Amino acid sequence: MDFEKELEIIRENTVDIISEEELLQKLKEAHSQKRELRVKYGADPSAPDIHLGHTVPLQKLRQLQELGHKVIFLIGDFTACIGDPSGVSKTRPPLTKEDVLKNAATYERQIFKILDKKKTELVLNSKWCEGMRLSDVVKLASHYTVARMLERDDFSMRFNKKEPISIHEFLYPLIQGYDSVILKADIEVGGTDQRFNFLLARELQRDFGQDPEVVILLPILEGTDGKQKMSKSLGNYIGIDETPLEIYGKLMSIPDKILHRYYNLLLGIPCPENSSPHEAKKRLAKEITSIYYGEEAGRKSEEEFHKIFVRKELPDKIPEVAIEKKEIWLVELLVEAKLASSRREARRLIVQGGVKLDNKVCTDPEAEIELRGGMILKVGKRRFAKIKLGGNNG
RNA sequence: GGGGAGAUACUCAAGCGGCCAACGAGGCUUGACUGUAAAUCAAGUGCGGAAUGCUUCGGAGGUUCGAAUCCUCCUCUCCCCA
Repeated sequence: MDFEKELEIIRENTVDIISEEELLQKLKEAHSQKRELRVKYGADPSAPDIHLGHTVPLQKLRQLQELGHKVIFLIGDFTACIGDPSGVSKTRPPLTKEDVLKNAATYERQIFKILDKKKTELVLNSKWCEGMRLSDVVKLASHYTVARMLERDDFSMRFNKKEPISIHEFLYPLIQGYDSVILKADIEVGGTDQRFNFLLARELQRDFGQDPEVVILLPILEGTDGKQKMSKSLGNYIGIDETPLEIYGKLMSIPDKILHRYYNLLLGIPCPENSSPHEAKKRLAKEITSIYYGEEAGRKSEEEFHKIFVRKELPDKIPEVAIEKKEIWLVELLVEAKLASSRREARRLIVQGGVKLDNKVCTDPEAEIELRGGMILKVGKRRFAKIKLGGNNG
């Protein structure tokens, strides 16, 4: 294998590699010693839904696996058990052991849609973190200074804005770095927001007498709002575990501006220049849906989407709702069908013209409805329910 | 340890005794329009079969005919000094 060529492949889509010389060196070394490089990737177990933003680094990992290297998929369960990691100032309820294990299983199911199971090792950092003594922690903390900690962007920003930073938050980058030491990572892959943490890991490894890991930084994908990074807490994410139609639909809803980003980062190809944004978006949505659910599902989702939103017809599957009464107040019906969370909201939807019964708009909030089995209730553009008379749901 | 500032709905942020279910912005929902769950524009955004109704402005008490607004204590945060 030509090392330059290997480097070329690894370089695709990256923002930065620290450093290419070191990487080249490692590739050569690994080859001559006939060993695989250990590629670390850290995941936060408190949000177990893998979304398209994660798939950018995951695809890079897959590539590295194809080049013969081994991925160490680290689940930061220890850090999550303590609570709030960096970022938002809200204290998140710490996860229990069971939550962590459940989330880890969820991860496992999802990541192997992309990664090669045979070349992946799943590890939890509680394994070595839990047994650390206070003296170990103090020693670890002595490797770094407050001033250097405050170099980190989000720390300095919060500090300047006079927002609280707890002492334990300073420990997270240290623990992350220590993970690299324990795992003897050769390479670490992550988004550009991890730059600081990764650099710290390199320093720690040096202090512990190891070769520092090579850092591969990848771009951060914007969410469906087209502005902020894709994340679960911002609600602008597309999970790879969501239904095909949902993935397809959410992709259709991204702003035109970021189409090229999605093409480059998710499909690895440039956005077609000569087709209309609509056509380009359709292709993007279909191809990405196909990656996770197969071509058949991609095609079906496209059809379904156009059926519902362009031709405004009914979807294939509509959830059934059993209603006891024969005659019912419309407001109550919406609440019963779980299409509105309160009667007040139901009333609002009706008045605003967002409620259709058998394709007829109902604007009278006082209306009493005589129910028939199979009636179709529609709220907004994409929430449907089919009425079933009497009995239990099912 | 001393002194000062602050905590308001999903988020940011006004209000500082009645006109406050609480300005405004973002988000979200709905509608119009559209190639789209895009952009733009408009409306809505605590609960209640609706009543001068009920529950809300960090928590607990108190003053008052009346409190998000005043007082006391508590919890948490930020700043300055040591």
